[in-house]
Order: sequence, then C-alpha cells, then structure tokens
Amino acid sequence: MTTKEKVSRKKQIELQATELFRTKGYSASSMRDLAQELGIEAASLYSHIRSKEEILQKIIFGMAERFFEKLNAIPKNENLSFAKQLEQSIIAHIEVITKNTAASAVFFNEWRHLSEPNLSKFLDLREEYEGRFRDIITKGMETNEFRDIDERFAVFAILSSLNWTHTWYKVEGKMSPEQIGRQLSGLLINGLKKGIIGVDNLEK
Amino acid sequence: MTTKEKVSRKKQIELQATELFRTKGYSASSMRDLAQELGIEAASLYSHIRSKEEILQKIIFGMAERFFEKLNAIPKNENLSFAKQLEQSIIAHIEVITKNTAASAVFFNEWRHLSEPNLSKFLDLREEYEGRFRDIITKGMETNEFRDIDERFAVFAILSSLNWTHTWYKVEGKMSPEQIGRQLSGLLINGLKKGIIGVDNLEK
DNA sequence: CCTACCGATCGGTAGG
DNA sequence: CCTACCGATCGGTAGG
Repeated sequence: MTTKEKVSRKKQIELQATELFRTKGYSASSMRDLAQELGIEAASLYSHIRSKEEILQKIIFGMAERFFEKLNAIPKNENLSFAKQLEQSIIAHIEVITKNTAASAVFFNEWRHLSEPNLSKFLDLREEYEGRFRDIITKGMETNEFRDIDERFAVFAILSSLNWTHTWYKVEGKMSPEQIGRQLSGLLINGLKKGIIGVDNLEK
Repeated sequence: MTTKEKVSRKKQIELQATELFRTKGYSASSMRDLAQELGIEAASLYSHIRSKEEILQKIIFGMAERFFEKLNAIPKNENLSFAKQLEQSIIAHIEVITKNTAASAVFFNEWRHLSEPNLSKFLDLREEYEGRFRDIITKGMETNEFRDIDERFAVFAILSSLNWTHTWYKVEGKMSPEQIGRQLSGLLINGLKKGIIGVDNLEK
C-alpha cells in the first residue's frame, strides 16, 4: 500500500509537471511552482523524485516510447502501397500526439534541457524514428510511387507539419485523431491541389 | 559618434543574445552568460538595454516585421494561379527564415516568455499573418483550384512544415532559400505522390 | 563600462 | 510530508 501510494503520488507529480512545463517552459518552472499546485512544500517533492531533470526525462522518454510502440503496432502488410504505409504511420503519430498534448509540447519544446547522456540518447531515438519514415519514402521513390525528393528533407517537412498538432488539438473538437491523420496525410501525399481524380491539374 | 557606438553596441548585444537564447532558451540564459560572451560585466549591459525582456522583444518583433515586409514585397499579379501565389508566399517566408536562422529559432520557441501586452501583440500579428495564407487558400478553393479543406487546418500544417527550416538550414548547403521554398511548396501543393504530369496516379 | 551590492529566488539537503 | 536551511545564482540598481 505504501508502495502503491508512492507510485501514485509520483505519477501525480509527473502529470502536474507536464502541464507546468508546457505552459511556462522547463527552465521557468520552479519546484516551488510545482509543489504549490500539488498543495505541498517544495522540499516534499524530493521524497518522490530525485531531481527536477528526472521529471523531464520521464516525460520525454515516456513519449518516445509511445511513439515507437504505436509505430511498431502497425500490422505488416507488404501489399500496401507506400502511400498507404505512410498514411498509417502518420495516423499512428497523430494518435500519440492527440492523446498526450501536454507531454507532446514538452517533448518537442524542452528536450534540449536534457543533460548528457540523456540528450544524446534522445537525439539517437529521434534519428531512428525519422529513419522509419525515410525508409518508406525511399522505397516509394524506388518503385516510382513517389516523386524524386531528398528523403531527409521530406521527412523533416512531414513530421514538422504533424508535430504542431498538439498546439491546437482539442478533445471536444470535431475531428477524431484518425481523421486528422488522414487529412494531414492526404495533404502531404496528394497535395493541396485538386485533380487526382479530376482533370483540372494541368493549368499553369 | 557616441550615438553611433551606442547603437552598434546595442546591436552586438542583441545578436549575441539571439545566439544565446537559441541554444539555451530564454529562461535558462542569464545576463551574466550574455555579458561574458561580450567580454564585459553583467551590470554594464544595462547602460545599453533596459531589461532582459527588452532584448527578447526586439528579436521577436524584428522578425515579425521581416516576415510582413517580405510578404508585402511580393508584386501583385491577379493573373497568377493561387498555387503560384501560395508558392511565392512560401518562398518569401523561407527566405526570411534562412536569412535569420537564430532569430527564427527564438521567434518560434521563445515568444511565450513575452509579458503582456507584448504577448497579445505577438499573437495578434501571428493571427494576421496566418490570415494572409488562409485568404489564398480560401480563394483557391472557391475557384476549384484547391480541394476542399479546412483553411485554418491547412495553414497550420503548411506553416509548421516551413517553420522547422531554421533547425537544419546551413548557408553552405546545396540548396538556396528559393530552391527550398520551391521544393516545399511543390510538396505541399502537389504532394509526395507522382503523377501530376504522368499517369501513374490512380493506383490504390 | 566597472565595483559593489540588493532582495528574491533557485534546486536541493538534513533531520525529523 | 514538514521545518529549517544551504550555497549559488538571478535580474537589476546606485554611484561613479
């Protein structure tokens, strides 16, 4: 029971810290701010956590884990076009962001406040994750499904357009995470212009 | 001459601060850090500036001005397709970012550390700027040039894919700002998929 | 542009 | 989880 309470309190601290870091930023958030929102003294936080940065680490690597888990959970289907594979990956990515908007904000904006070796670990994971998207694009280019483009460049553009979702997504909104993912992948794969089905795509 | 020296020193402070804020973030950057990089004492900074936040304001509203100036400098041509108008706006946006990568980083990441009324002023300007892009998309939808999409959503996606450019752009790189702008607008307007000119665009 | 300094606040520890 | 407290550092001022 003692253990149970401690875990629960620790989680509470992490959740409050996530909200706090999102609104004020990591550096501008003090442990006294955090304690106050939890109704305890700042010193009491240290019964549950080791340091301020430990909380940041938990938030960031927790998000990294969710991104990879969701991506790995996509069923393998070699028959799918690369456009469809990319769409699925985009939807997975959006689902993680929309389910964790505050943690996403911290993940995308505060990672540079990690100290080594965690900073390098973060950068490695990010590189690996982007690599998964790059692979799809590379293969899609090889089969002539996608047009010729620098993969690294394309992945930066794609992921950054997705990564802003946390700033405006509301649970009560009209669009579901999956719909958002489909819309975004539609925009990125087919473009803003009309004419995939129609014929009005050749004008200057 | 005294005036000239003062102005120059003030600009030096702003430039060093821009680099510092980009790498450490505004809150984690101290005036002592900044002074040290300029080879003076922290207290001496206050002969040239009023406060730490004043520097942030200068950086951010300086960037806002550049974005609007560049957008306004696009020659009006009603005969251009909305795709072309959007492309020009995208190129203008990318040119501002690539010419000011450090200030862009501060602009996009540190604006929330502005206090009122500057925070509201920033948000208003951002809303206005996004509105310019929305107008192009709305008109392009009305003329059936663009497909049906929520304008606000589309502009978020477009601008956020552009706004990451400052993280990877290098002056010595192979691509010019204009080329980057063209590539990005090509991706966003025509999509990743092949087949605008060819016929391989109907597969599942 | 410097020395000398201010009050406030920081992350964190000792000891209960 | 609290009281009491630590040394370090913060943005900024006075006065030259």
